[in-house]
Amino acid sequence: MKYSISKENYLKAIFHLQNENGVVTTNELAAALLTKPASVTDMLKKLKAQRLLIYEKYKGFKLNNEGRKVALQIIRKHRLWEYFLVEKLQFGWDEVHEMAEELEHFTHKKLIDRLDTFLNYPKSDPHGDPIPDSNGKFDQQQKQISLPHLSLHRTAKVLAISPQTKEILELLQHKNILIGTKIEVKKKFSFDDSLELKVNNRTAVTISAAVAKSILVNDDQ
Amino acid sequence: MKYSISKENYLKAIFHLQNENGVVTTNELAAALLTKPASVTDMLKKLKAQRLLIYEKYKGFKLNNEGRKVALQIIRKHRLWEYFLVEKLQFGWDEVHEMAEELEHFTHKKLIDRLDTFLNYPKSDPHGDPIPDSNGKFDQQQKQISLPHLSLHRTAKVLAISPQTKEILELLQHKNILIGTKIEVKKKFSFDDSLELKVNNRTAVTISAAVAKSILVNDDQ
DNA sequence: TATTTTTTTTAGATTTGTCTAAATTTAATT
DNA sequence: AATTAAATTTAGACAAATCTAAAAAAAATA
Ligand SMILES: [Mn+2]
Ligand SMILES: [Mn+2]
Ligand SMILES: [Mn+2]
Ligand SMILES: [Mn+2]
Repeated sequence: MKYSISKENYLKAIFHLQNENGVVTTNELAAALLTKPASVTDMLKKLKAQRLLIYEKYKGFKLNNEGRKVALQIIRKHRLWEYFLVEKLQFGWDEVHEMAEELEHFTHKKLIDRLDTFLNYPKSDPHGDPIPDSNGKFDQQQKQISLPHLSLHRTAKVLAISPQTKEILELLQHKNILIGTKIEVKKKFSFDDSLELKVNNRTAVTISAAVAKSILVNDDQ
Repeated sequence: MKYSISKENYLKAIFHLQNENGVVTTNELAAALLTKPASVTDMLKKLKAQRLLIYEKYKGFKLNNEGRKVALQIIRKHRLWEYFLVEKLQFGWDEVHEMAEELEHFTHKKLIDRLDTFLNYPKSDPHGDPIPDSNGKFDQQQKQISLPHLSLHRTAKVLAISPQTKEILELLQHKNILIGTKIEVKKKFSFDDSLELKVNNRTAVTISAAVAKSILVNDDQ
């Protein structure tokens, strides 16, 4: 099956919204795709007719098995291209998302599998998000906690950033906080919940509560 | 400026047809794009309105400066991706054209320039066609002659294949004739104009007149 | 030159994805 | 429960790219 770029974007967005709640609403999806609720309703009908979606009028919607399968392949492509752009073309992890938004719609499965081989089957993308294999499966993720929940003086590794706005990624890039970076919380200031960190056992860095919440580290309790 | 995939395909096809004649006709272009003359006329009006094309009703058409510039960038992308697919992802030169047809429409100029750097600024694609630089210029090509015009017992290097149908490329792949391959003509049979070759100073290979005409080698008179 | 054939353009439809404005359904509040 | 507000869907329109059938122009040929 081949689906239009627009349909693929809808499927991927539904997949991501589902992960947080269970069922997705028209307004939510319209906001995520920067489009109008009426356009979403139009598309939902088409996706349902193509048997990619479970949807009853006014009841919300979610992907069925086939829709999930398609979404996972798009996510696989997105993340493999991001990895390629960072590892091979030397882009910063904060500049690759937009390019991957375009590349993820490329259709030749064989190319994607070869790219995977060329990159040596990476397990996660430059933002720490797992890369599904060609069957749509990915490894069990390590348990993650956000930085404000990490105990003082316990060293942990950055696994992911969420949400990943261009702005946060740019800031973290500047402070040398990357996926895989070792972080220890040295001090919590209750005044504004800002944190002072040791990054890679070296520099002392201060970050706001908002930034701290977006940094996910491993929870090795 | 950003142009639709469809418009880009029109511009590229016009560019290639121009190189043979000077002015392009509606039927020619329709045939090249596997579409109908009426559709071509529709698009010509749009391209003219966007100032990419010189076109008067019933008079044929050709690219103007701006159109040529756009076409050359698409060709640059096409050929760089082909090079990438062959050199890095280990595809055969006979399988990459279709994939490049899709990849050539990706828009981020910075990505293409980084890809160029990553590939070490290749001068020509896997089929021997020159790759324009980021300003749309390419090197002066070596003088080319087709194999039937090469003198007996003179060794020459394969520079290009033209035309490049999937079928010819597959056949040449099978006979180990690639860009850069050294060829010597051992014998010409006047009965059917078939040739017996020495390929890379080793095997004796026989090819038909039709195949020979499509192989272009350097003319070192 | 007159007639026929070929090429090109126009007219009118269709599909896909989008939009605004209005109608309908569901949810929240008095 | 009645009313108001919010969410969702429908109706009708539009732009892009395509098509078929018919008309118009150019080229070929008798
Ligand atoms: Mn991304
Ligand atoms: Mn990512
Ligand atoms: Mn090609
Ligand atoms: Mn090529």
